[in-house]
Amino acid sequence: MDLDHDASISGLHLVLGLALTSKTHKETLTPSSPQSNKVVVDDHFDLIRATSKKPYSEDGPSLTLALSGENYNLINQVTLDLSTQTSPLSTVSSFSDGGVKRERELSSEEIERVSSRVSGDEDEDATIARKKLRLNKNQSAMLEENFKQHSTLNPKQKQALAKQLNLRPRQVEVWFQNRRARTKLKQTEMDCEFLKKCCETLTDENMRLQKELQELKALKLSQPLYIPMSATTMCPSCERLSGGGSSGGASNKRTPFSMSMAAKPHFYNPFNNPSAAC
DNA sequence: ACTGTCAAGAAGTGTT
DNA sequence: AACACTTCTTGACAGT
Repeated sequence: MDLDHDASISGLHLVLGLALTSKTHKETLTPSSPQSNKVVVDDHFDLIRATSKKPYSEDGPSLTLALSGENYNLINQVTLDLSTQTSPLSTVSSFSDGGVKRERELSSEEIERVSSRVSGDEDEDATIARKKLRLNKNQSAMLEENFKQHSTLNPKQKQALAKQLNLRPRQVEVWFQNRRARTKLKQTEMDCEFLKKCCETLTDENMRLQKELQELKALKLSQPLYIPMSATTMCPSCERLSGGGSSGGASNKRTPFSMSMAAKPHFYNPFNNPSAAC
């Protein structure tokens, strides 16, 4: 279902297309009439907001234009001259925020998306790209400061902060959500690095112990210990009898338990030993 | 100047 | 409501 809105508000000629069910994002633009080939949108964000999905349009199709940009800190004027399709990037939007000037250009795709709403033709069920607001330095700094104090906000704090920063409470909420996620991600990355180092240390330790074992085996072959043939010892770990009748070869299973206990290994646990690599 | 790539971050959606 | 996951926008940068 497509809706076309023609509006004329105190001299401003607004021609707004609202496609509710268009399927494709990229739609070719064909101005419906020569009289309506110019679109002047005040507060472009509100336009996008009004045409996008939840949470901005809970009650179905609605289109509200706030000429003063009441809910946003940005007052935008986007002029789309639909008769000059040769220069899609020529659209300029100017932002003002208490002296902090910001600029951005609309991509050709964005223009097409908006324009497709204007033309009102083509497919249905398209979801208009959300317009992403870039927080200015002041807002970011303020949010960061608040995050340091408490990483979560109660509704009152959220409202107050939103009002203070001229943002919607939802934006503040999302910012804190993303900020918490980034903190967690950073922590996870640090943990990962830590575990990597531990793994490396353990690998090295393992190699060292293997080498040591080989050396001890070689030593044992050259200088066999005297073990009385009558003595049988139960190995606590492999539960094998050693010493009784078996000749001491190079096999691990035949290694006399007394020997392995004689060469007392020193186990290294990187989790308990912060002095090494970790 | 243009284009492709990438990281950061804003926002949407579904789950707990 | 918070979170995890995802999508999408944006700006910076490198290569041409």
